[in-house]
Amino acid sequence: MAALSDPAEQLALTLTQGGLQRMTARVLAALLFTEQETMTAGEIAETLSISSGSVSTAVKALTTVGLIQRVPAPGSRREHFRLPEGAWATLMSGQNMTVKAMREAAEQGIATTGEDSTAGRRLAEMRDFYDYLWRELPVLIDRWRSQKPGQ
Amino acid sequence: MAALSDPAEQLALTLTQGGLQRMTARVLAALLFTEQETMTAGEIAETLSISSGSVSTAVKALTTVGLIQRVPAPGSRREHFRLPEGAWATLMSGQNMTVKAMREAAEQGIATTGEDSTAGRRLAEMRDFYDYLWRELPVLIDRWRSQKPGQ
DNA sequence: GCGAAGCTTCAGAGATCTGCGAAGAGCCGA
DNA sequence: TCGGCTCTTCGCAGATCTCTGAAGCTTCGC
Repeated sequence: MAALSDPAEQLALTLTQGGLQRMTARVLAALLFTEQETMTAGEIAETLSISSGSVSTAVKALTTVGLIQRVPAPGSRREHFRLPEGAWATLMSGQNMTVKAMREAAEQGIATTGEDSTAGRRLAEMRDFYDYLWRELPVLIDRWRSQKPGQ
Repeated sequence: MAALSDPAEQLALTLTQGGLQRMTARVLAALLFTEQETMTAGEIAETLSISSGSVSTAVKALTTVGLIQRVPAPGSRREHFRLPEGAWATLMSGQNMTVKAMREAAEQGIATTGEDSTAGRRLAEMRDFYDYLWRELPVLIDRWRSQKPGQ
């Protein structure tokens, strides 16, 4: 299989800045740019010139966050992978966990300082903001999901 | 100045998971949890038991993303810092740059593959999603900003 | 049941990053 | 103009992370 094109590596780099590990990002990019429906672990390893161990690790990470799916491979022992529909929305939902953590960290702080101190008011603003996001982001994503099929 | 409380360090840790460097996160946490209106670089260094060099670096990073402000210090030569109002909304706006980068990475890919290939369709979904976010996130943040004073 | 193909796990070498401390620059009052 | 107080920059040592290659495990066909 051919090496990855330049735009693919570029996209992998961007994904890295978005928080993904380097190899994880490259595997994702490979699956985005392939003209096949699915890829096997071996194909990914060859495309990116990386060890099968690295592929295994990356695939594991991507699977747990729902960015790729294992596809049952009839007639072959190898595992096939592909990006599921709506993978990006899934990724975004996952990042919502970070928002929740921020909200709770602020809450914790308030529990210590009290809400009527200087620090307490500062923390309250933080909590309110992330609380807002925590409520509104899922709405935003749902709206995307529901308007997509209608296009 | 007293060492940082446990919840503060906890919050710093959460911020780290959100993408900030360790020292940067700790400095931010210190400014969140202090009962003073502002802190000087020296106070921050002492509170966190870190070198003034580290403070300088962290402060620089936080300032460029708009998470803290330099405050003119009348009667003192030292620099004072504080969290501005709406810092969190600012931070979120900055993360929107990542969204834009994702959108553009996808666009680039499509330019290479063409929109009518298997990969092209996959990339188009990605582009559409991040395009949606790119349009909607600012709206979300503006809504927060405008409803805040009304509370 | 056996052999082979492929996946996973793990230890270690190499690369990368981080924070410190010291040296240097800027600024203010005297 | 000079002296001192801060802030900033930078090289380096220590710590951390990453990817590989090899060994072990599972699964499947024969």
